[in-house]
Amino acid sequence: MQHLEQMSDKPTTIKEIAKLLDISVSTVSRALNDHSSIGLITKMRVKKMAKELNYEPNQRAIQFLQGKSHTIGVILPELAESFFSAAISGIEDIAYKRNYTVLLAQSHDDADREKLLIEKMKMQRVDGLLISVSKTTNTYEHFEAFKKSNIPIVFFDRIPPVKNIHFVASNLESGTFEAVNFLLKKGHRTIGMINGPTNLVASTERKNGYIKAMTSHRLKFDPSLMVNCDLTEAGTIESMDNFLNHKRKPTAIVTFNDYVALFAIRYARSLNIQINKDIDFVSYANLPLINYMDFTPIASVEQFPYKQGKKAADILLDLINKPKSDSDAEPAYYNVVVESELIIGKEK
Amino acid sequence: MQHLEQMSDKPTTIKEIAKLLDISVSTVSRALNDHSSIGLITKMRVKKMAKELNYEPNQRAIQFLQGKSHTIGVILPELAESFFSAAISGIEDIAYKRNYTVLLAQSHDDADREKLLIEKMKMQRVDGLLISVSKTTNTYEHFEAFKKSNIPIVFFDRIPPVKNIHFVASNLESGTFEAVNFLLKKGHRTIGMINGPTNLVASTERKNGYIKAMTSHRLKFDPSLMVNCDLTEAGTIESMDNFLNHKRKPTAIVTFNDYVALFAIRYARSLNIQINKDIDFVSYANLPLINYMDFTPIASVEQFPYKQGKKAADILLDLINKPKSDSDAEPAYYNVVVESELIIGKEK
DNA sequence: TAAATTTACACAAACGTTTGCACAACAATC
DNA sequence: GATTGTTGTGCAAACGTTTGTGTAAATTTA
Repeated sequence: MQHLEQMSDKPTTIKEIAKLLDISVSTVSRALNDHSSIGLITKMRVKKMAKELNYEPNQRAIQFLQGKSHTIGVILPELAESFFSAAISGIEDIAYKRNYTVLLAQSHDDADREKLLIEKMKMQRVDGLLISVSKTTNTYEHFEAFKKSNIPIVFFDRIPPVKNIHFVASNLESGTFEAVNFLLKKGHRTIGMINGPTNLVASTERKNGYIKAMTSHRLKFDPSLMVNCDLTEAGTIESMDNFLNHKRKPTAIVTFNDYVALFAIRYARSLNIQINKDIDFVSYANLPLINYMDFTPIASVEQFPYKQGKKAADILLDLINKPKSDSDAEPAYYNVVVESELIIGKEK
Repeated sequence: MQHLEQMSDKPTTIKEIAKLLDISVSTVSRALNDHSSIGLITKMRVKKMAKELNYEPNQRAIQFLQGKSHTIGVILPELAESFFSAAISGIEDIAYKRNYTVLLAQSHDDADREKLLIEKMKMQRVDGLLISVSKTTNTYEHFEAFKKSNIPIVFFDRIPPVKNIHFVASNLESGTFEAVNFLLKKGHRTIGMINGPTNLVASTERKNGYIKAMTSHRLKFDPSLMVNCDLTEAGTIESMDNFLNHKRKPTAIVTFNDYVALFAIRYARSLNIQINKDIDFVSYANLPLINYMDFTPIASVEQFPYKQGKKAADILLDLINKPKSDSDAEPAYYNVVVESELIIGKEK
């Protein structure tokens, strides 16, 4: 049997197989899909020919036909940020496992670009959208529009202030609570916190966790031990000075993130303060390198971005594949909070 | 005019617009695409109706029809690695700018999974593929197969040992040359290098750069000043001991990467060696945090992953859009080497 | 042996869009 | 008043695949 050397041009189609075997396309299709109504001999012939011609089903055609793209859109602010790159890693892992494909884009924290991307994703007919909204996003109608088109959205980490949405987010309150609790149990009574700007939810969560831990130990919250820092090095140093000159000098300090921890520790060392001796430090994990450093916080609050990404992707795919809203008036919304957790530094 | 409340179910199609306006689909299509042969009035009517119904062209259908997906596949080993997350960021930026869409997947350095992903990408009919091959990949026929299907591939950073391919990679030789040169100019004559395993191309490049710099200063290469390290902390310490007990004790050390630098510096400090005083350190930039640390290398070789990602994407898109190989027998291959560069530590 | 059932296949429609071609209506030219 | 040209529109095919329905031939049943 000599059928033209497979021309390395256009991919083989089901039609060509049909023509070469002198059977109908439908038979070929069914044969390839092991449909019961096709004879064994025909199946074999078709499959053999398909393999010979390197046939590969055109997914685009199938997706178009079935109105399903088997693709999820993912919009993140910035892939270079380690939190998000860890998250996308988890998202892709789940998508791969569940046989979905990931369409990726970054908003660069630009609300306009984000809006455009959402539009694009809709036109691409993604089966679902996973998004961590940009910092500058302050209108939310486009999400509503997306929702109307019956494509599920799962929000992730940065959640818009809108009702009736699915989301996965971490709660820093629990981790902060644990962190402060841990310090209290170690005997500390004067615990400073270098918190972030007051307009961040993350700052509020930290504050609440702090207060909760204090009151749970029947200690009252001293507001002067919590400073709001702009997270720069200068701001950090200022905050540290504030504490060091405080009438109640903290014996432990919780810092907003690893950068702040770094600045604070460096500054403290320059003043000959013994790290984790004179003052214990606790931070929030966001940088991979921190564990390799000389003077690191004795513990840090972990947010599990990889795990969060997986969870969010799983929820989205569940939503996509759920057995069609059985006319239930009020659908249930996934509001998953991944509790943060205190990780106590490994010795050495 | 009262046409049914837009049912928030299936997206509007061109057909519905046609029916409502009682004109043909072809007219609607042309009107929306501002085809010259459609009357102004009709155009207006169509556009108005399209807007009213929130019409959005079904890209999947168009892609299918035109046999172009306007999508590039990107396969990277590990998104959580900062080199690759910086790269994907650049890739996505270019793709976005040039109106392409990014299909992302990670191989996790698993050759089998990589093969599968390539297969998937082909079935998805991506217009091009960008890939950094996994560490375990040792057969390359699947790339050939891909190539046969006329979909361009651009290899990125980790290049397979195959002829006639497009690639973008960094060359560490130039940066290493600069680094050693820099140290020589500072007066150092005994420069140690903690290199990586010999089987890595990256190790060879470093070695070559080192030798080149030495010979350019009419110094001869002392092999005992270059050790191959397994890049663990223990290995690094061993390497350091080697140097410190050497008859020619190095006054400067080049480390394979930031982790090694960290280990080496930490160990040196534990021996009360003054960093960048008794011994100058130079490393290769791969971790964002390094700049924030107390004792950092005085300089580091930068590979510009973001820039490399952009470059690779640009090349791929050029290949995709090039005016169809005008029957030229031997196509030209892009072999772009992004030279690495020495960045001298910012003061303070 | 006729009827009923099963087996194995073909036909054709459908998905949403673009595009070559045909064609009508009307205006302009000779 | 016949020809040519222009303008605006519709028809139908095409892309690759799946799938409902129709229908011969082969097999079983009565």
